[in-house]
Amino acid sequence: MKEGTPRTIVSRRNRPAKAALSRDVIVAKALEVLERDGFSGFNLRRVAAALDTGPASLYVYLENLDELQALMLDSALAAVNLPKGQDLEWRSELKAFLLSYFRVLYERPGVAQIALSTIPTGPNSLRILELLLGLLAEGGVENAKAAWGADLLLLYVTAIAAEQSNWRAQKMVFERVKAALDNASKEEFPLIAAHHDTLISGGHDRADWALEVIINGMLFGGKQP
Amino acid sequence: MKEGTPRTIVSRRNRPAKAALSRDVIVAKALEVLERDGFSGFNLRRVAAALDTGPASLYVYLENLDELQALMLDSALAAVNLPKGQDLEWRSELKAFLLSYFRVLYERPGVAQIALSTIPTGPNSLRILELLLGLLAEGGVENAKAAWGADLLLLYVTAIAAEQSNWRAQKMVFERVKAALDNASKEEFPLIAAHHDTLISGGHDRADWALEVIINGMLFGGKQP
DNA sequence: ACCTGAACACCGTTCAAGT
DNA sequence: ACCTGAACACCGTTCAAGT
Repeated sequence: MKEGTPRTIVSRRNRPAKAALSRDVIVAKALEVLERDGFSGFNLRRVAAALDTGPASLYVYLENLDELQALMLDSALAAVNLPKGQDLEWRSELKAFLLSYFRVLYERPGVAQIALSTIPTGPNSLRILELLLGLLAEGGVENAKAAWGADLLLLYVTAIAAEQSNWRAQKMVFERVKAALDNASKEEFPLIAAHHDTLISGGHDRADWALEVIINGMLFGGKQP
Repeated sequence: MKEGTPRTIVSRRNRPAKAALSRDVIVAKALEVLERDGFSGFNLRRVAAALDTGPASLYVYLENLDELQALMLDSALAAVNLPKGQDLEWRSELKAFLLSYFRVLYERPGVAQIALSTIPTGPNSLRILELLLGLLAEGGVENAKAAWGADLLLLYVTAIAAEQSNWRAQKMVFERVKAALDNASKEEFPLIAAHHDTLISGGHDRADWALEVIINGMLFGGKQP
């Protein structure tokens, strides 16, 4: 949660309307702007405008736009449901954990796209990675492979969330892909034609299936069954 | 480098030096610029400059920058080694195929990053998808899951190629990640500390292992083994 | 038809000057 | 210390005018 500098209760009178700037205030407002305008409509100047100031003001608190996006991502990841205890078996906990991670990225337009171009190193990201390593170890994933496995799971969930939220956000993109598959020669690409509907289907089931695939694959340690 | 106004040696006769523009010429030159300047240094104006013209000229042949990037990606994918025949077993062919796909994206700085933000619908992309569906069918992957599986494989290979080529291209990024892991509290994140070296290791072995994991997982149809 | 100079509407970032 | 107007050095894209 982190509480920044405690509310300084400057209170009414003077002009309390203009909230004092701080990293936390900027990050929170930036996430609002991202949610409202989407990834393609997001930029520093709009964040500044939403804060009723000029873009130059933000550089007192931020190194650059990259740092802001990293802070936004970590802040958004606070919403991920962490595995609570030992109630469930490790496998169910792992899946629920990752699906929550998927949902957080998928449901907020733009956050998934930021995640794709930002390697997260904030406290919430570290907590997620640590818990993931623990669950894999509990599941008996070979020690040396647990690190690669955790990375594989996060990378894939991030990528599919970005792809699918992008399709939802930009219906034009989806229509173009669909049209390209429709127009593909059915003689030259018979399998694409046969799998047409499945290829462009998406949503929750697909992410769920993919997680099963990766988890099962890891349990065999990357060797042939 | 940039050489200001080019020495105007208009040379022999008319001025045949200035190669006639075309989509192919633009795409080829754009890939050169991408290779030379990297993804972050790539833009339309530099492509135009490399073609010795102004940016407006390109709009005779291109809808916009997105279309150029889609064409660049498909052009780069021509270098992927397609599975030749029935010499090898399907599994070896599948892995060699995907590793070639990985290498093409990984070895060209920037191409992998373009691939992440561009859904490929060009002829080379379609050919790759078609062949992939065929190999999975040959391997006995359940019909309805082959489409999702092909997409899963391509998505993951693309994502890991983009991540790793980005680390190589921007050592600063890598150093920052390494520093973040180093500085993480060893009491709060003991597993991250224990897996430190493996987490930041990369390269070929990692992609190879990940492919084994996904292929093995798919053979179980996403059900518990 | 193709090409292009010039302009438009933006960006992120810096800097000098204010408080 | 914080804030800000103004400017800088870019972008992608459009448009009118040329050939």
